[in-house]
Amino acid sequence: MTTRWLSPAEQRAWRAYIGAASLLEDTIDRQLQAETGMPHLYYSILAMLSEAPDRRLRMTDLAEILKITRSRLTYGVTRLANDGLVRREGCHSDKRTQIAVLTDEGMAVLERAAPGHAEQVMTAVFDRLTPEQVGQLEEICGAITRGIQGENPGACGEDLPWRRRSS
Amino acid sequence: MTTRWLSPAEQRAWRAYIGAASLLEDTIDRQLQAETGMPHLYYSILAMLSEAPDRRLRMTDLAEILKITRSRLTYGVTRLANDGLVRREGCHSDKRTQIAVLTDEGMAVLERAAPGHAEQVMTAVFDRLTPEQVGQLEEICGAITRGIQGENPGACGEDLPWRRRSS
DNA sequence: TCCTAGTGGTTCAAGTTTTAAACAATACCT
DNA sequence: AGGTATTGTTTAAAACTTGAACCACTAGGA
Repeated sequence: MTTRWLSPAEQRAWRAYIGAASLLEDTIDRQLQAETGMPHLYYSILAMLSEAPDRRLRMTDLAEILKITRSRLTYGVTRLANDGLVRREGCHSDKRTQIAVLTDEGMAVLERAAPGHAEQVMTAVFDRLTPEQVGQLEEICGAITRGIQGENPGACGEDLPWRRRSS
Repeated sequence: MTTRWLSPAEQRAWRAYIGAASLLEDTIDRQLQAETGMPHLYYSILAMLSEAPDRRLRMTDLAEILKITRSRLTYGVTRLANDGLVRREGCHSDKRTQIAVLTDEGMAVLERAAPGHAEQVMTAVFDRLTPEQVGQLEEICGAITRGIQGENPGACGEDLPWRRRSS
């Protein structure tokens, strides 16, 4: 197959995307860092836990949801555990598994940070988009996710894969 | 002002975006790392230089384009210079400034990597999008960029800020 | 039962990157 | 001249990531 290049329109879209994504990640990260002392990834760990039933999740599942290696997750959870925002628990049915549980303090931190985070997302993103564009964005990002993951579910958010191998 | 929360639709869009962005960054980074031995940021440095007039750019301008600190850029350029992909040059008119110049080897590396990168972007993103969506994506990302930068130009790509303080 | 393969998680060492603060060398302005 | 702002680099510390090695346990036969 000869090289497939981006069309001019695609080129423009890609550049716009790269610029926006980099700026956005930077902005969000900075704000979260200032407000909670932790980077976006760690905030996401807390957020995912907060939405899981009983605020708990297997390490492996959590890693899969966040699309990061288990090693990386262990590192992050260790830090969060040191800060008292997360607690580890064993599992009766399978003694290998560890379960990360969001502590009350972790939940408190999350709730304290949420308004600022939401405000940030609003001003950075949604204040500038029409309702149609919001829909389009979801659609487009969904397509990209499916494209990369090759049709397998369990992305970050939405149809969360609770009830997978859990007992 | 009471807290402004995301509407359900915005919530969905935001989640979809976060997931896609993280996956995409990961994919691109991994592919570039495998193919060129350098992360996306460094590839971007080369790419920006390659499009600049005479393939050269002031450190400060480059940093601004890429939205990174000068310190971070210095680090990156040093690495690229050690690999022979970039060369530093002084400036006659202002002896403080350093100019990063893309070497022929750097250009060669870039050109060698470009096809694989393009292919990756195509399969990961554009193969899944309709022409309308491509336009929408550009539009949306442009709006986000403007939202964050508060109407100031000079984003990453497109209307590049050559001719700023140079000379 | 015992053996083997596979899973779940952590640890370890190494390397990379990031940050922030401090510097040195100019340039600019009055 | 003298004070101030810019440019870029350096520095040391910290944070993060990776990959391989590793332990403990589970599962699935023979």
